[in-house]
Amino acid sequence: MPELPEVETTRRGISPHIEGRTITQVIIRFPELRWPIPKDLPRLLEGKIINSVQRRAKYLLLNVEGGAAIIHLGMSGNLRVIKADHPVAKHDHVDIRLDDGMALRLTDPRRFGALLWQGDDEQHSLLTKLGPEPLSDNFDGELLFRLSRKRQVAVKNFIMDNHIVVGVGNIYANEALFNAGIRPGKAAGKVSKASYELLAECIKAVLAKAIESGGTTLRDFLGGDGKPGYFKQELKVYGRGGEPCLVCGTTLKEIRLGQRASVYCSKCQK
DNA sequence: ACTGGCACCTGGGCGC
DNA sequence: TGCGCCCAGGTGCCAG
Repeated sequence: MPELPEVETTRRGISPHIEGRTITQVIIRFPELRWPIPKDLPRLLEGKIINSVQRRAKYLLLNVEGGAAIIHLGMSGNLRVIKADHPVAKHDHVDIRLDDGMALRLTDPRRFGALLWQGDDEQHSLLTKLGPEPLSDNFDGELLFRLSRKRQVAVKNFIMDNHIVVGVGNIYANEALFNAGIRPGKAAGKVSKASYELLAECIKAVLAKAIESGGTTLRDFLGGDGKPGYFKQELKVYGRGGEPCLVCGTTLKEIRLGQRASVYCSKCQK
């Protein structure tokens, strides 16, 4: 599913088609996502204009008068703008119909995603404890260094922790650590300041490049325009365990950290 | 406070 | 062809 670049690609794909449009009807076919979709969501959205589509971490916010619909795509979700009468397939859980005959359709086979609501005067608890955006100036190597002191957790798990920095998922954590020359299993507290400064730059660079490429399509990711992402061909280590390192030829190692596949080159990463 | 592990769920790919 | 098993882009929550 989507990591930050795929969510941002989705946001860019759908926003030109839905911003400024009025929501005419919200159809909820299956409300049991990771959390139940609030029963009053249709009432809160219908008749409202979508003023803007924002992204915070991997959450998309559809801003309307009075609040915002919060959408998370989980591991397998996607959002597409389609004609309102487009045939409904399995796992097409929600349609947000618009006043031009189109609809924003939420599809999510594994149902790890979410559709929630927050009013103008509140912030949903899911959004309150998030770290900085990785592509903002609030995120840098100094922050990683400071927050990691005395931490024993593997540096890969550390940078995937939303309390530290948001939006770094398994693909890009592997890639950024390779580019920075840091082994994923190294204790976060033992990584030097200089290495963290390089790592922060590598995280920013790989995410920005992936956004430029329209995200990474492994199996089923499609952007809001229905096109796959092209970053997969740029991946240097993710999914390549047992294959040769593209830099030095050493066979890439694959281990599990926090139950997630972690691939690295024992020669290029220390 | 920190850590590791489990949970949620479907589907694809593999070996037998 | 079918079955069982393992794996997958996330992340909140729990016990120790």
